[in-house]
Amino acid sequence: MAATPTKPQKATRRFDSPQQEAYLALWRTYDRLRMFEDELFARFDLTAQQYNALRLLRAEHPEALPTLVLAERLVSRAPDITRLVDKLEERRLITRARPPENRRSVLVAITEAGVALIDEIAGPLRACHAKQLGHVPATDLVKLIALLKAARAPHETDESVWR
Amino acid sequence: MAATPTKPQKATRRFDSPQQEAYLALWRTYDRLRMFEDELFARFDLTAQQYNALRLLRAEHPEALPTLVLAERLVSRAPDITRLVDKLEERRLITRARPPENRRSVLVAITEAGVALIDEIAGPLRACHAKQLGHVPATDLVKLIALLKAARAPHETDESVWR
DNA sequence: TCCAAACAATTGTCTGGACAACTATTGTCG
DNA sequence: CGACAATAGTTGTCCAGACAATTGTTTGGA
Repeated sequence: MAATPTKPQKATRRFDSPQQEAYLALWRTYDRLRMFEDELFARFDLTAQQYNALRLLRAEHPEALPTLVLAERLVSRAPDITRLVDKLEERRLITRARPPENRRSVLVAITEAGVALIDEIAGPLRACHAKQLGHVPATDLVKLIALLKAARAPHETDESVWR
Repeated sequence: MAATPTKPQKATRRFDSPQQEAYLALWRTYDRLRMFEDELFARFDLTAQQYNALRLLRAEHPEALPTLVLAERLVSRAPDITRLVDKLEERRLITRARPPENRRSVLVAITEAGVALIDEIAGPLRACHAKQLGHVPATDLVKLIALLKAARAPHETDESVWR
């Protein structure tokens, strides 16, 4: 179909739909804020995803989690969970064990060194979050959190897992 | 410092701060919604970032953009803009040219084949956005977009560039 | 005019993310 | 009890993202 010749398209509508605009805004905002976290974690030789794994294991400490349970609790999908765990194990931040009663699974637990690292990061991380979002009023943060939750809700397979 | 022994920490507070909660919600939501786009673009052998480059070039069509100008308009930072452009050029979706009057820069423009591909994707992409965010009421989308903009505002170097 | 600084992009290299194929272990059903 | 399916991770391989170092080009002085 040809464009109406008498009335040229309004020069480059920026977005095709409100949904596209929202998604791009989400992506852009994530990308901008991520810079701060990436820089922080890099100082500790970690990726954000690695930190998150440690954080989840810390919450279980001193208990352990099966590898794939850990994987599905991570913020971002992790098909390479094995190698993520490999790296943390090499650095002795976590341990792996095959329980004799079910040798299929591998239980992962955070070590004392891992806990110590998390604790060391806690302060700088709070500072980082303040730089990221400290300018947003608390009430707006609450609204944002709620809107984001509603946005992803239909795409969470099990609402109880990632909260 | 030891924890108060008489009153153990409330078993695992999930987030250290509202800012952390908001950031993780942002990350999680981005990750969930991204799946849909990734799957769509993969059907056309594109990444989301490549599509975005094409989309921006389409908006300039038939004009061209210097490589680094394109790079900074992309949603996500692209230190590897050269190779991104390489791949699109190989597929004849864009062209590159060194203008004789300033041989430092490289001007990138979308080809007719590129425009055709974008147009082919338009329909399925709208469907994808509907799957992603179709369940969110329009008024909430507007609020979400505004909150996200406010969240990243201090971290945009030049507000006019990414809109 | 010639050299240094600034600019624009490219290249080398390493690491992480994604997907599929594979191995090992356990459960189950004829 | 023996084969097959299901479960839980691991490995191979490829590609994208990140960062630093480098090349080629232009400009602005000394």
